[in-house]
Amino acid sequence: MTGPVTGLGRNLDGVRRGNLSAVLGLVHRTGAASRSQITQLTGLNRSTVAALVGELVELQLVVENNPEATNRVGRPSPVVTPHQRTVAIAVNPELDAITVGIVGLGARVVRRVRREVDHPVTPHETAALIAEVVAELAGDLVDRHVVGIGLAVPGLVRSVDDTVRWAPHLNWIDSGIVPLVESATGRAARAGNDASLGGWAEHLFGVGQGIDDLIYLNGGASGIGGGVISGGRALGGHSGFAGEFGQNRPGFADTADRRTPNGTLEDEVSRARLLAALGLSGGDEATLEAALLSTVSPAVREELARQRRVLAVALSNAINVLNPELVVLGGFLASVHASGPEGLEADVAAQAVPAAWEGTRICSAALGEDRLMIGAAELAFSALLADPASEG
Amino acid sequence: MTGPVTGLGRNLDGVRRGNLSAVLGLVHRTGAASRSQITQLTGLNRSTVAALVGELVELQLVVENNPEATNRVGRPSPVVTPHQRTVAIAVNPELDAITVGIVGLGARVVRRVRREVDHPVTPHETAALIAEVVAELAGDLVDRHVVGIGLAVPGLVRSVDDTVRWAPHLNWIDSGIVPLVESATGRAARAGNDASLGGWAEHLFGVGQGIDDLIYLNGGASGIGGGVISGGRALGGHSGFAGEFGQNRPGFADTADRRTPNGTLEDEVSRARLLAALGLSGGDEATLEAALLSTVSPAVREELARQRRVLAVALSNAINVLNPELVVLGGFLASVHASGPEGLEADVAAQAVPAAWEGTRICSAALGEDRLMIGAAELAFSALLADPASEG
DNA sequence: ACGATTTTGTTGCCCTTGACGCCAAATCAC
DNA sequence: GTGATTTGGCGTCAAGGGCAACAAAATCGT
Repeated sequence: MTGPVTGLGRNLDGVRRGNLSAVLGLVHRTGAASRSQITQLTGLNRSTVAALVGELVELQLVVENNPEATNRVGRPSPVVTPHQRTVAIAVNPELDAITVGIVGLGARVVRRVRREVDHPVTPHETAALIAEVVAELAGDLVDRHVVGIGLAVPGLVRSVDDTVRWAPHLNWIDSGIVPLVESATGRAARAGNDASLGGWAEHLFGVGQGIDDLIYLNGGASGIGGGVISGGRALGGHSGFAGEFGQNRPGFADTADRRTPNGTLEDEVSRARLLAALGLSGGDEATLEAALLSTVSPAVREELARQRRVLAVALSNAINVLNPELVVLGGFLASVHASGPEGLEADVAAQAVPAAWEGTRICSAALGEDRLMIGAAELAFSALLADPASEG
Repeated sequence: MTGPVTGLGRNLDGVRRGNLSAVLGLVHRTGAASRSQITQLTGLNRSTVAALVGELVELQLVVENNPEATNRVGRPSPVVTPHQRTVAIAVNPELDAITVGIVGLGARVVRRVRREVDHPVTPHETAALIAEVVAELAGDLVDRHVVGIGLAVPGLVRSVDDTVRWAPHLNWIDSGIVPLVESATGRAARAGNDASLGGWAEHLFGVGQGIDDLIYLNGGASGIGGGVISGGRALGGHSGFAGEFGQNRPGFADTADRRTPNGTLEDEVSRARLLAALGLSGGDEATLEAALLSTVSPAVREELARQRRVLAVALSNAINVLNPELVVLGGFLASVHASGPEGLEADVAAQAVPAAWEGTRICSAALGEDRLMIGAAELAFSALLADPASEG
């Protein structure tokens, strides 16, 4: 019935698939949309939308409810919301812990479990651990349809086969984590780069909603990762390794600002240097930010100023090349920005192509801890969203 | 008959439009394709392709010819080629001259006229000059259908309305060149950034054929411009200003390599510095390259080596972020690369993320002087290629 | 030289799908 | 309560691509 998706040619099946995908995607992204809204936003005919929504209801992917008190003239339009039944399992393996979550359509995080580990886990151990946690979550999965497992991996993930090419933090090299997870859990799995998925999540559900050209930079304990959204699509590059801003070598306006022989962004602008300046050994993001914003220590303030100056060059370079509408900063980079937004933005304004910078804003990420769960789930949902009729 | 192209929803008209566009685009990009090839590449049915080609023939956009001696079993498939009738006028205004060309579908450059100017021309003068040259070319345009005029402008062009936001070389600021050209010539016009269009041309017809992720850097007398192709689409960014690699500030492995306080790529890696080292005052690309590759002067070789080192950092940064399959270098940058490809590539290999660099090649641009004509024409053809039935 | 084989254009029919028009339903304003 | 407005529901329509059978044009084998 459904033809192959080969080639450039459009197909009548493709129209149906595309429309079903558009409607489900709309409901997924907005969380809830009335049928009349769907009609307007898709540009399709009312009767067509009715048929599409009807099919999605039959597929148990969405539900229709009567709205309460719209305060508007005219016959009320049923509100279409994602069906609670359909969920994805999101996984984020990290050095110190593995986080597993259950995420429904509409980016509703149902559950999140963090399992600490006391030693760096191998891919095999990771797969076993995931299977273990998923088994524990079985209670949350009864009467639910699990589309699959999405992994947000802190490393380079090859896009053709979701192989982890290099995850320095976990010490994984050329790891076929996906088949391991699939055989351990019996469920379909996908993997992607954590920062790219985080950027995608911010684009769909965070500060980047409705913004089709943005760059996302996340500052974590292990370095700086990033993702690029261009024209509403995630920029992966040839192999899916795009977005490695942390390995870039920005210029230095003042050579005295340079701290390392390499001069890579993540060596110069780092959480570790901030902690060292503060005299701390660790702590979560919120306490770090509080300490940074309330400090009176000249040394800390100078280190912050230095990191802002270096970050400004890196952002200017990115803005020149990508001309984003929005720069989203996550993790400690948000704190670095917050410590002196005017100074940072003035530096960017001075160094970026003026026209490219004009339309650009810099802001902090919004989704917090759910970001990677949502991003990873998005990966698991992607096949369903692209072709809602193919799966039950 | 043809519905609006609004929203996310696909439409039956859209199918026809899309298929017509796919077939015409295929013929345009390949220069000639048999009907059976079109059938295979589009994935459409033979009868559908026949109908589509038939419509394009009726629209006088393509012609069908019997192939000569295929030496293959089976009934020979008619070869579909672009109709000679349909052409675009390509314009490249520069500081010292304006180049106007006639380019047919399939990127066939029919004519190219270079009109020298002795002073920097204003937008008004440019429009008048274009109209003058186009009038002179009237002989080449009889019995031809001109889809419009495409301008490859050395400056930032806003994508929403093709306004020239900033063209430092021409000293144009916020210039509505498009309406000026339209009223001077009575033809529809479009404008775009020269380097971005050059990159697009290399992607479609040059060394980047079939490569969907590439970056293009062109070294000209006035600086370094660039374009990014990602996922087969030109990356424009929010306003269309993307690709300004020349304004980037790369890091310096050795601070002694730095020549300017700014440290922007195009100030550090420049044609002017090469000419100065050679003791020349000007000359075209070919003579510059010949001089550079045959020089025995240690000073020139050192300057080349320095520029290669700086360029390597800039390319590494771009490769980390964009993970291209191909880096295309044009203008004097191709010469800089050719002067020591191993050294440049070793530096990139040392500084880029290894996984991202692995699948990447660096090569010289292929299209030569026709590049900007083809790119500008592509802009004029774009509406026709997107919806072949809309225009005659 | 002539038929078999292979490949591909041609033709008529079918099915799917979205659009359109009319009617019914639900809410608000007066 | 009545009219205006908005929107869902249903039947009908038309357009477009898929499909299968047939025809045509080339090569290959004998």
